Amino acid sequence: MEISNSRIAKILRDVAASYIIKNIGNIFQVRAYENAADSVEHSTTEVQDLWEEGRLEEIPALGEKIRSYLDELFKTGKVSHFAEIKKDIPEVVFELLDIPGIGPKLAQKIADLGIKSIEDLEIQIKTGSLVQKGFSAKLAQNIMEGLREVKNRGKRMLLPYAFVQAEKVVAYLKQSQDVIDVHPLGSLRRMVATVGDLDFSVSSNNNEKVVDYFCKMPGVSRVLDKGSYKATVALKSGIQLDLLVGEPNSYGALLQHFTGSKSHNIKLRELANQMGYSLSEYGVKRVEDGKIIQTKTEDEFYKLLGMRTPLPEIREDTGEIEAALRQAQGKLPGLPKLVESKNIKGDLHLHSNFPIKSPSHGPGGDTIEDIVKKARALNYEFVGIADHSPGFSTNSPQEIIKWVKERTNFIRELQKRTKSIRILNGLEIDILGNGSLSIPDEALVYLDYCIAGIHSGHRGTKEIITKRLLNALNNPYVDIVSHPTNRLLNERDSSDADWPQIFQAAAKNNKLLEINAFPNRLDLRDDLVRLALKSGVKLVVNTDAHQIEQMGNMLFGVAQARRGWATAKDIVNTWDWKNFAKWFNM
DNA sequence: GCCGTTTTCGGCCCGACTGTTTTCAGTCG
Repeated sequence: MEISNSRIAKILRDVAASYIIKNIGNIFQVRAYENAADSVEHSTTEVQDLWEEGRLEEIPALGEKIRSYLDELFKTGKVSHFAEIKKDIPEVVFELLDIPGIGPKLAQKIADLGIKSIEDLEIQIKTGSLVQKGFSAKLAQNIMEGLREVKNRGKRMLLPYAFVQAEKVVAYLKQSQDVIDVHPLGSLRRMVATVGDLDFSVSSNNNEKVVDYFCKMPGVSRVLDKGSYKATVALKSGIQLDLLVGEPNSYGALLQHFTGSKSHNIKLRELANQMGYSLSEYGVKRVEDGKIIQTKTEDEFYKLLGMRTPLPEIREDTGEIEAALRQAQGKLPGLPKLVESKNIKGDLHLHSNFPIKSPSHGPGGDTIEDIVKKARALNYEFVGIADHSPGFSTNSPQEIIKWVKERTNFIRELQKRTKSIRILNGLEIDILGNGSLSIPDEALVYLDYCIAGIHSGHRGTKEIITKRLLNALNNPYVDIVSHPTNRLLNERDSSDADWPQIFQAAAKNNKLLEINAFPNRLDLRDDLVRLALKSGVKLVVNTDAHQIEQMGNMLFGVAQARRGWATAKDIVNTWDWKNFAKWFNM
């Protein structure tokens, strides 16, 4: 029985909470468990898999002690030390910890009242029973709001949706004459695939006015927190917004602080301590005299620490701080020169409404001509139409070949009339359950390129998924594997597969893996992009647009490439035509 | 409990907000 990373993290957090409740050990032992929990949660491979391979030491913040506890956990399903620590603490305490505003101490206090469940707690607040038992009305109210928040806590927003919501808030804030500058920060600025809350910084000399103005924004349903420099509000839509206001002279420190990530900031502050500095959103403080050196820009902030500014997308404490230090010292390897949207010269995964008999996954909504027109408007040098093909279940091999021929002729004719852009003839075909492709090889010879993807049986075992992908990567007609993990954000987890083996095969056979920019895919994921690059795999960023409007999603795919430390040379659709055509043997 | 180009001992990120604390504990980001 596999124990998930999030389950392991919860177990470790419960131990940390138990230490606090029972007042065992010191705060640093508690933090050690919390750090271990964070580290497990951020791990991009299953910790139990690493344990089976004897590689648990690769997870930071897991020392000798906790590793031995995990050893026991994976072998027996429980840890006697943890059971001992958690003894006499009611189970409801650990459930209550999931409610915002309730920490270990308060959870224990609630359990001490004899409350056995979250439902029970809710009833006791509503009936006034909690207040009768000695809780203040304000505290009861706070808990109630926390409970409501848990219930309303929707899924995380998809990045493009978060983008649009943030633009509205920025537009509102800019209307205030007290606002000098405003930026969306946090996970949105780091371009994480999904975003929880929306964070904003404002540069202003009139902080309290800005905070007031923010709290009065149309659509705000509740003000959750309000201070002189910050506020948190909930919108009627359920989205939570955080605002932090700073003075222009220290705005660089504010940007840095609120962009995160948390682990990046912690690593940075530890480093600063060693240099005799203390960091905060107000600037860089010299510990010896307590003087704060204000930083107007992020570059000034990072420069004081002796490093180049790492781009927001890679601020995850996965080596970027060390690289930024080396870069400033003229040592290698420095920071990567990340690929940019403007480097993109074409999109190879576009679905048209070209007539098709029983398409396997539904056609796109626009004509090939309109797609080509849109591609020209985006200043692309080439555009690849990659419709789904008819399959064997409803068509004979001869019918499929005939359809591919007709479509090929149509595209060739269109190219003759179109001089300003190269139109490539592709298809997106299925990798079937046995690893074979959904159309005959005799049809594939007509194509400029072939994208293969798994569109069924995503929940197969690791062995089966790996085998299907390897089969596709070993097929001479396949050029690209689309959306390799097949995750659907908020809906379906990534398929389980032996990624190192898959990346080795892709590199060896010169196959491309796709970074699919469709909002709920963003697949290949950022962490796997980085792993793939280390194996020498080349990538292609495609939008998988089914309507021409969706061709504008390219920047979100590029963002995932950037989060995976990709440079333009790693992404073939940034290459000039000569090199691009050479890769595809066109 | 973890960790190491000043350390295998002695440190461990920083600050805001809330409540009822008259100087601080708990919680959060």
